[in-house]
Amino acid sequence: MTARGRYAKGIAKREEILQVALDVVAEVGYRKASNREIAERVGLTQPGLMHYFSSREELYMEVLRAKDNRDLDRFLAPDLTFDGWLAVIAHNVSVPGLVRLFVEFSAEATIPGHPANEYFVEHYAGARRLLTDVIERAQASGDVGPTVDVPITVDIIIAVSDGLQMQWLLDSSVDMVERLTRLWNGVLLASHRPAA
Amino acid sequence: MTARGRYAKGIAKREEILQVALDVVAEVGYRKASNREIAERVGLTQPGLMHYFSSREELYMEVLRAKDNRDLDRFLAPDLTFDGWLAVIAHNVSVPGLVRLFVEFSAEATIPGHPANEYFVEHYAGARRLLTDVIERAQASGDVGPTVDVPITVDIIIAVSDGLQMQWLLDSSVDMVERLTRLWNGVLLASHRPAA
DNA sequence: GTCTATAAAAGGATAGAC
DNA sequence: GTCTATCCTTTTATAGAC
Repeated sequence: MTARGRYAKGIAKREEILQVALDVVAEVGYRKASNREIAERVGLTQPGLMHYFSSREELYMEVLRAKDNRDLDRFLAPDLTFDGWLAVIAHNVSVPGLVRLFVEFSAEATIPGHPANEYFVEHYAGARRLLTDVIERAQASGDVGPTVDVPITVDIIIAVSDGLQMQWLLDSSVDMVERLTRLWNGVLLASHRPAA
Repeated sequence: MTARGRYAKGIAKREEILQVALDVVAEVGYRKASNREIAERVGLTQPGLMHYFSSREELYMEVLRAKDNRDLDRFLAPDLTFDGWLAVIAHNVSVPGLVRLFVEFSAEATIPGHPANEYFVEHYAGARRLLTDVIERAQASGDVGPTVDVPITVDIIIAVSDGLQMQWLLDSSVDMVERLTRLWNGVLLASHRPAA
């Protein structure tokens, strides 16, 4: 069926665009990444690219949504523990374009009214829910004590994860997984040694 | 003396520009802040503005350098403890434009070759030195135990501080100082209860 | 120190043909 | 689904007058 053929081709092209957009971001950064450059690399003109995405921001949100889903499926759903979270961070080291995109795009999108503002608000809400589950399960199993303040701990873990990405982008020798592991060990430690 | 008058006027105008640039960033974000908008608000044309700063990035680096120096003088130099660091964070809540500028500008500047890349590398190096001093002094006074890994702890505190700014920009109800205090309490706790 | 004028480039988006 | 053509906007930066 040509209909199916066309459809499949469209899907494939879409995927190709998302991948190439990421390559460009890795090379020149999100701010300097232009639709024209991406279009040319996938053998399209800039208006040809716009056929797939209604706006620049829509394109990059799509890239990040795809990452969210992949990470959820590969690392988080099968193992709802802190190790799953660490696995995402460990994997991020192999996809610098995604890290760069997230850091730059999320920063600019903090301004109210930005096209991607809602996406990031929801992304963080999802991350909070996920880590809340992780800690509550760790409490249920006894690894983490009942005195640990879950929402606060969740915010701290997310903040460290984000902040380390910044440090890692500036200096790739920063070991994000190691530092996050230390933080988690601190949480575990506090659990078994109630404050005076 | 007209020479002194002119000079003083130039200095004052410079200061005014830095302040107005900050206002614009607070309103529309760093990415959307344009030299033209800033120029008009201070009663200059855009080329008139360029007389003071050789480039967009230079202007914003100047804004951040001024903040660095002010924070150092007001909060950090007089009290080289973690409370000084907390005082900076507490103060940041009253200058959202500066927080937004830092988060957006630093994110885009992580790309090698960016005009502000070196500035941020040095900024982070300075922050590390400062917090290293803070912790080592706390160790000397006995507040923090000798088993705490200083460089790692420093990186974690910086990461949390950065990450919380991100969360706070998206939702101003996030209490950065409270969460940082909890983190610090965890460090203190670990100090007095050696791992098994 | 500030302006006018202008460059020069790049950006995203749209209309309409094929 | 993709292109051509084009628009309109915006941006930073420079040259040279006053």
